[in-house]
Amino acid sequence: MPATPDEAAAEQERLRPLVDTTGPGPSDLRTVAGIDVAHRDGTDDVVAAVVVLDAVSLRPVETRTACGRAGHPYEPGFLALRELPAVSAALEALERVPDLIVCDGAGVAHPRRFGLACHVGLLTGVSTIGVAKSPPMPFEMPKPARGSWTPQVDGDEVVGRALRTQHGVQPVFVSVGHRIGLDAACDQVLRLARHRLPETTRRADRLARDAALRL
DNA sequence: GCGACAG
DNA sequence: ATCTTGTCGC
Repeated sequence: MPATPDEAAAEQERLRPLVDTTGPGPSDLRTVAGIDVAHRDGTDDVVAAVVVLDAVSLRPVETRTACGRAGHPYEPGFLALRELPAVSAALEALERVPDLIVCDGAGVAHPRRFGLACHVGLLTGVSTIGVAKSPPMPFEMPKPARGSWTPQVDGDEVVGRALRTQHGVQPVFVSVGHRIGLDAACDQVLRLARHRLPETTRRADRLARDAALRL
């Protein structure tokens, strides 16, 4: 287990070839999970929340939380260092493995093409998508219509999209985590988005937030 | 050298 | 991540 950015970078480089960034995603999509992490006031504690939704009704069918220690201050490119231990603990507590997981943060739109969503994908074997609220890199603004998007380019690679989930609202930044292609990933995000952010992340965010207050 | 940089 | 009122829109 990596404990420092240097070790984490080596881990990311080692695991990145194992990521599968193709395909239509789950063949039989019944449940979709959202993951988010909250931090407790002045402490070094992090609380991870997982909410599993019915893929059709978007009703919650199971929720879990787990806490952990952040260990290091946040450094760009190393979000997993702080959040992954609590996140994997929460995932392991699930009774049933979801068909798709939407992570709060980046997938392959990452300096070493291995953001948190990729990590969670390899750890679980489940299809994962990364949805970030702020741009991992410079981007061109998509047209205002819901569903419009622009590619996110890093060097000569397309690593994700700035995607409009609501008309005229600030786009979200979608990248592939594991076992799904970018087209299918954006379709899923749009399907889940009744507001700017997918229901999965909204629910997980709320749960992590009040778990952080009462724990 | 300085700023930028998922949360 | 987090500190925070009112305002606009569906």
